[in-house]
Amino acid sequence: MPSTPAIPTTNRLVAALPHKEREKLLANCEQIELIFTEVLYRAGEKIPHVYFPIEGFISLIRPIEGGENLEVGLTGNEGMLGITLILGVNVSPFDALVQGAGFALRMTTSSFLHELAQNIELQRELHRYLYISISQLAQTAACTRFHMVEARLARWLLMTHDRAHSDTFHFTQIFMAYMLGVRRVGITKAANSLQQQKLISYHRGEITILNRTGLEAVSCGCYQADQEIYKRINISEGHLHHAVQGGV
Amino acid sequence: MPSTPAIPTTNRLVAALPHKEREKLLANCEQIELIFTEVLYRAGEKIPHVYFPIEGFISLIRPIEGGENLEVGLTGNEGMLGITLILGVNVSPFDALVQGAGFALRMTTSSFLHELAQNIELQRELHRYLYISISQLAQTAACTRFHMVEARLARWLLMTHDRAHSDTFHFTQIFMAYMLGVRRVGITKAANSLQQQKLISYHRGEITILNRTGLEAVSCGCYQADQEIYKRINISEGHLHHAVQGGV
DNA sequence: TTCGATGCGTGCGCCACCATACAGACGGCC
DNA sequence: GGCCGTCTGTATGGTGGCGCACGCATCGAA
Repeated sequence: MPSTPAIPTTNRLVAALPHKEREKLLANCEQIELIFTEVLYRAGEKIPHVYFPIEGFISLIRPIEGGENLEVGLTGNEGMLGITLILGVNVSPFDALVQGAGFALRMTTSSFLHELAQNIELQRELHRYLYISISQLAQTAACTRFHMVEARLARWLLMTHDRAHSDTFHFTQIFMAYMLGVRRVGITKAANSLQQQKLISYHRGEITILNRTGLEAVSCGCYQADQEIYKRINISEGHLHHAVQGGV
Repeated sequence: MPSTPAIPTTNRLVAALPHKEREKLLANCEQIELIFTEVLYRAGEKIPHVYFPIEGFISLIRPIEGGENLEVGLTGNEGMLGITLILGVNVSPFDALVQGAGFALRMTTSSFLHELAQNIELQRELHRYLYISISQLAQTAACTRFHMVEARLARWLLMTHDRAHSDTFHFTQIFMAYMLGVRRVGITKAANSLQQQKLISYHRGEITILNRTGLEAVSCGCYQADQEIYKRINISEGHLHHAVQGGV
């Protein structure tokens, strides 16, 4: 039942660029390692680099008054960290925390902005990606409000699975509790339930996805909704093909 | 104690444009009425017009599986409805519901996009506004997860007050319950508490803000956090002044 | 004035989750 | 093997909010 996704060798946003644009972008990137638990951004502080993850993934976390934190997004090789820079504001709205080790392409903010201004294809890609991020953020907000811990955990595992490119990954319960904004005990119960349903197995932080389809069934439907956002904006009439940016 | 904000005569995004750009924009707008409870967008459907509210305000609502809905944003004369169009995707991620009657400048999507492509100043304004919207969306997500109904209600009343430009407005408890994603009874209790603290008064839907400062004190701090987002990106180093859009 | 519609308050049982605490299980390390 | 730190399971009491139901007050229309 478990599928073993291929380990990615590149970032999908970068890969989708036409050859020439891609080469120009890559010329300004360096490949760096993403180290588990590393903090790349702090909310309210400047963004020194942007990242295009190749392997590994990064949590976007919103800290609020009272010391509480909530994960509001997840960036893997389908996306880019620092996307809000395309809006011309060099302040991160989130903490960014490496949650799955790997590596990424990294670029300084200034060379990213310079490249962006010249590269219409890149603008178009990143606009779409930001749109998807916004939509998923709203979805997550509502899901977090209304759905049970078990369903939310299932969704989170699926999203993580998509970005981990492996059926096994390492998270302690206390870490997942932090991400979902619940107590550890809540995770214990939910994870236990998922294990008894043979959807996952875990042991001292080593989590294995046993049955993706089953997980999708117990997840709240917000996972499927996320998927549909992708599909929806790929229909030709949804995505406006004329350049809306760029001063003609 | 109650302050009576001046009734606005214009939209602030539009007003902030240089004279020439503003005139060009206005030439493509028509002024229309915003009717209470009118639905301007449906999530997942195309955006026919954009709106620059002058008076009145609009809720952005995310519907999710199971028939539940959550307000994730609020647009008044400080903003624009349809902002995600600047990302080149003509699909609304939210329902948009008129919550305070008034009027707005309206523009068709196509003439908006045409205008946007030619108007660098407008791009810059709207980028900043989208950045703020994203940041507030994340704030709302975390606030909704962690804070009590009374604090959230106080915050919501403050945000509404900012956009209503009046100390009195009309909302039934059941309506506010819908917005905050709680039962009506939860609003009854919270509103009662606020009334006993002499922060608001209400009677059959007529709500009056009696003590703004007091409301800010019982609100969760997320309101202040929202305000600081505005301040933060207005510092010169936070906002990148070179055009990051537009092919040089 | 009567009546229905609307808005508001309360009561009760229930449940998911919180806060805290403790104990067992496992693994790495010396 | 023995120790300790980490990870996981459980237990207990408490609470905020849910679901439902009922009753009352107010308002406007007939």
